[in-house]
Amino acid sequence: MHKPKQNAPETAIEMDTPDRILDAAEGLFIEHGYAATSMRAIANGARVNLAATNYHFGSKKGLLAAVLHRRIEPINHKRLLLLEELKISERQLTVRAILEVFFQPVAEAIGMGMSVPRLMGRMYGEPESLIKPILEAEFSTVATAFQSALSLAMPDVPKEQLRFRFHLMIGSMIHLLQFPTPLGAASAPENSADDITYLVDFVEAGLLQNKQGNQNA
Amino acid sequence: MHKPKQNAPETAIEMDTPDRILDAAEGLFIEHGYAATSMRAIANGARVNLAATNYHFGSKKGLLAAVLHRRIEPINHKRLLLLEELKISERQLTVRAILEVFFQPVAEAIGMGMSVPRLMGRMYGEPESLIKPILEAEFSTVATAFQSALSLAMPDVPKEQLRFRFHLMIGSMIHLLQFPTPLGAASAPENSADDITYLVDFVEAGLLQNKQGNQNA
DNA sequence: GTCTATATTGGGATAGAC
DNA sequence: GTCTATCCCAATATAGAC
Repeated sequence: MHKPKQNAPETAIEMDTPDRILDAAEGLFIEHGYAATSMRAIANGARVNLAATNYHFGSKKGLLAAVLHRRIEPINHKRLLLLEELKISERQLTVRAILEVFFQPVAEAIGMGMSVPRLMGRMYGEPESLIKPILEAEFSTVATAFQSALSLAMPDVPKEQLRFRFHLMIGSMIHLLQFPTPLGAASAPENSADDITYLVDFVEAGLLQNKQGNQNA
Repeated sequence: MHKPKQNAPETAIEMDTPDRILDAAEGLFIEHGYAATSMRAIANGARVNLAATNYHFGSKKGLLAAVLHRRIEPINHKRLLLLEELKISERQLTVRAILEVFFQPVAEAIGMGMSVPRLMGRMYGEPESLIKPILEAEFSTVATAFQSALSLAMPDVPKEQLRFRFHLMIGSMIHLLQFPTPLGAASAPENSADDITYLVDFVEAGLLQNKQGNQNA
């Protein structure tokens, strides 16, 4: 890479204008949401002129898509890589192993103090009309690949039911990313990598669960 | 003096102005989120004058709080009632029984075609600064009561760990309410009461799960 | 309690100089 | 590519007639 990637908006070293805009937009979108964030506030935070935001990204929606893509794409790319590695390895294709592959890039991002987890958590709360096309484009490949892999590891669970449980799994993850600390809890408002381990424990049990009501979906 | 008839989400009969405003606001908040919904659109949808919205609810935030309280309070009231009934009954205080009590009012609301599930799903995605005070006020009693009950049913799980799993459970529920159908799935964009049963199956397994990594939180 | 009209502020986007 | 200045529109909220 020819230029250092910056994840903290507060960093003082010089960046080019588009990156500064992306960082500022990201921070404000996380904090206030999309609709409540003005292009003026973004330009302000990036210390660029208001017109520069439209010059570089065309529109507010274009800026949002760029913000999301910059963060999500590397994570999903890594997920697919790790899944391929797992498949061609000698390791058994267990649910646990697949889940660890799925969540490992997220845990890594949290460990590095990156903002992508909170960004994803926040964005899932935006109105569907705005965000669903973007998320679908970003995640459809990954969702398909991991549901197929899980289906191999859980051949007895109907595909529809598996898709449903996968959906609930994503919900646990998103909620944890958006609210790192439970309501009324004491600790720091940050995700820890340990939390991801507990999350994997939780969703593994949920995925593997075998109640009588579940064989038809 | 016939007033024009009103198409309301929950009721077809004539309603007074505040209720019409609440219904219109609710629908628009669900669809577009809080910030993206204007008081003008609400007044329009309720077929009342713009000034009436501020006359009856003071401000946009006041209107939001009223919208949420109207829907959440009856559900949480019923949850606490059912939990008390369960405790004084002869039935065993199992995790399953507690979860069924917790989710039963939600399933009922879904079965009646009410909009509260989608409203709750949407609202959890709003910026914390806006929504967290409201949600904390609405849910703290219920969260405490059910975590205590669950703790009795799962005495071996540390309280902190239980709180964490409860948090993940809420995440699954909220995500399901917000996105009734998984990404890429075919069926109708509606929650079904059956979905709640599958949700209970999923979170019951997640709560009861007993991995080695979980005894310290 | 309901209306019209408006005060006031801020939004996204762009034109055009440099 | 970056600025200033501005267009045009929409927002929340309120004043004051009825």
